[in-house]
Amino acid sequence: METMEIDSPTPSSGEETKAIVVILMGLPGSGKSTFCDHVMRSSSRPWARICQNMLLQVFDEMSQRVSSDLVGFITLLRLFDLSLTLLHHDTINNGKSGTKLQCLSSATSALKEGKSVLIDRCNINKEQRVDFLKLGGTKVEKHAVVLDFPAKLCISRSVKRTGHEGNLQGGKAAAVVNQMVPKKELPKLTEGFARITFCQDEKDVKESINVYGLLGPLDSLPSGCFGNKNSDTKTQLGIMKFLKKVEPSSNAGSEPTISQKLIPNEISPGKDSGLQGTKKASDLTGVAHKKLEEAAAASDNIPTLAFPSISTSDFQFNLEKASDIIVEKVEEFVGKIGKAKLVLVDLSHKSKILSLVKTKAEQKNIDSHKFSTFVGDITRLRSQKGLHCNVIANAANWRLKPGGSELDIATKEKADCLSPGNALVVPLPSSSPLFTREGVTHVIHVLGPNMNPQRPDCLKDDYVHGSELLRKAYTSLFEGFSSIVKSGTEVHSTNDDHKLKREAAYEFDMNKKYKGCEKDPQPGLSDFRDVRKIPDEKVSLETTKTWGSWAQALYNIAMHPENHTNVVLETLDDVVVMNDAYPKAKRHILVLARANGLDSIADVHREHISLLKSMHDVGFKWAQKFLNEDKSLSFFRLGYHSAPSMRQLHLHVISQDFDSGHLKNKKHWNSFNTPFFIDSVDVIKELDEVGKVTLKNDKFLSMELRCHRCKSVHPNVPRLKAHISSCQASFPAALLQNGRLVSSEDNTNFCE
DNA sequence: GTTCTAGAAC
DNA sequence: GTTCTAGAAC
Repeated sequence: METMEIDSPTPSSGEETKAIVVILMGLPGSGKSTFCDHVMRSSSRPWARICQNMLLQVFDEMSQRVSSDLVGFITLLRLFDLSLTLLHHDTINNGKSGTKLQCLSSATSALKEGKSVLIDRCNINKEQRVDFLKLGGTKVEKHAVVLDFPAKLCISRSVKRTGHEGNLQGGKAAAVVNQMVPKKELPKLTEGFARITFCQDEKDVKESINVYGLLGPLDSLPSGCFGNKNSDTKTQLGIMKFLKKVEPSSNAGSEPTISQKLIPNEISPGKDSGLQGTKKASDLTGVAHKKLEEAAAASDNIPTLAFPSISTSDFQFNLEKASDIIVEKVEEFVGKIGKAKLVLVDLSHKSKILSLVKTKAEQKNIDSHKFSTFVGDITRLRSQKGLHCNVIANAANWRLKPGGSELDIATKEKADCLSPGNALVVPLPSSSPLFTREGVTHVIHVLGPNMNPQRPDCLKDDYVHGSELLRKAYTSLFEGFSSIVKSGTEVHSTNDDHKLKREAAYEFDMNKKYKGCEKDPQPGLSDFRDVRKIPDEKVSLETTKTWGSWAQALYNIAMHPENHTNVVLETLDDVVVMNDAYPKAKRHILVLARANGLDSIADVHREHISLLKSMHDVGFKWAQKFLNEDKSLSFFRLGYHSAPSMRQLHLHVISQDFDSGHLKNKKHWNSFNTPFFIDSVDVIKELDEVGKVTLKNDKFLSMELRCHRCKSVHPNVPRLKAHISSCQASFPAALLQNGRLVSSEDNTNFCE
């Protein structure tokens, strides 16, 4: 162990030394112990590793919530059992294990001896970390190192380390990890950390080991957040893909990500400056702090959306009417977006729409801190006017000015298929000037209605329809912004993986299909969806076929059930019942609507409630019939796919065994076991209350594979299927409510 | 070598 | 929606 410099405080006066407490955070199997080992092995600084083994952590946690129910008790026993099998791993010779209290006391002693401390326990949420943040008082810096790997990976690692004795243990390791996943809560500077390092791949971990391993007894590290954080399991797949594609060069030069500065209280000076060698690190501390302060002062950390008035220029929407709608929608949304702000932007001081909106907003007493009007070029608000807006809206009928070309590259594919009233959120690549120069992290493309006879799809003077579409456009826009705000202004990787960007783009679209001002589609055209394409220069109409020829089968059956007696089970006036050609469970049937023009749930409105109720009743009746015939089926669900592959509105009635050779991939599973599947009862309720159905994004289709009963995560479809064949856990509470799950005892949820 | 995924074609 | 298949993962 190194001796202290002469001018340094003596080790016994622990509070005066530069000791730090590094709180590791990660699921079992994320590599916390390995991290500690490496740091301690290479460090000249005295370290103590405080390790609380899994067993006691689990008990600690369980004892914090007095769980009297049987399930809790059984889980406890299971975890206890597993913990014994993991014990050998997480307790090493010089690690100190015990209860959380013992950990705290060991850590306190170590600090008094002048040692820095590594807290090697999962520390998965704020509650678990809070006591460790008090260690050594305010003079001891607390750091967090987050080993943020997907649950799937941690499970497979845990399985391996316990694994040689067979699958059983692996399964239990999965149970423990799964138990923790929902509780995961990433650390924030506001909890009291001086520095947080997020690691998402081995390279990040290695860099972080170097940083701490090379930290001499008197060195300190810059404060702030380092590395990218992945807030949510939903992006894990994308991250995993991304990690595989990272070029060594692109990682070596990770740039400061401006978007990180947008996270309130979490200002990052960027990875590089944070991961310098030790000697430089201490020199840099002062500079880094200064930069941080500057950044904090310069950037208003409140998420802000700058948006132009939609449809009022080239599309000639009446300004009075438009301003009413803007104010109405702004008023509706200011209450829904927390601290975030909305700014209506126009180029000229003479802008009529700006003054109209301004006056009306004042009349309505809309909080001027949350909504304002602003004159400027929306693509240069920060560089020219010092107004920092992290999200800007692009009314999709006009081009973002020169410099917008880079935007086109990133967003073209998606923005091309916007229909009026809808919006598309596109995260910007970090290479984009809008990102680097203006600090814009997302662009939301939005298309409004056209009232200009010189432009395609003119609504003429139909302001009933026009106003409806303009309201919808603002709703889509603000909902898109709201989702960005809620996602915590996610930090996007600096990697220019367009596929990743494409996956990240999502559409705010309550009704994908646009039925324009033209007369109803001719029968021959009814096979096609009307999708307007917006080329770079001008708006033009282009009819794009989106239902492939293979997607017509249900439509044909609904129209002519008499020609398909081999699959049709029942034909009624308004519905046809048929066997699914590729059943994903022992029993899987479809109830088709016979109405022409109802392609999917997106086309359904309040007037279709009675049809949907009768579809539900017919489906329910068949489910009961199947349950009576075969008690082992136990449960059914009735619901719709948010974005079905096959045309013609159809209700799935499916037994919950999912025991079928046709269930082959992630999409199959997730289309029935994520919010992509909307229960029939919820559809009817929402239609009744709101008049439309909120569709779920198809990102759910690529989410990790979770058991529909116990919610455990599984690495691939075969493993998932093996698990569900024996999982007897009760269904999640939400499914047991409101008649979502139909069982043989249940004969009460007919729709009246 | 085998298993599994995911994208293209239909 | 499925099938086919390259190539990644194991």
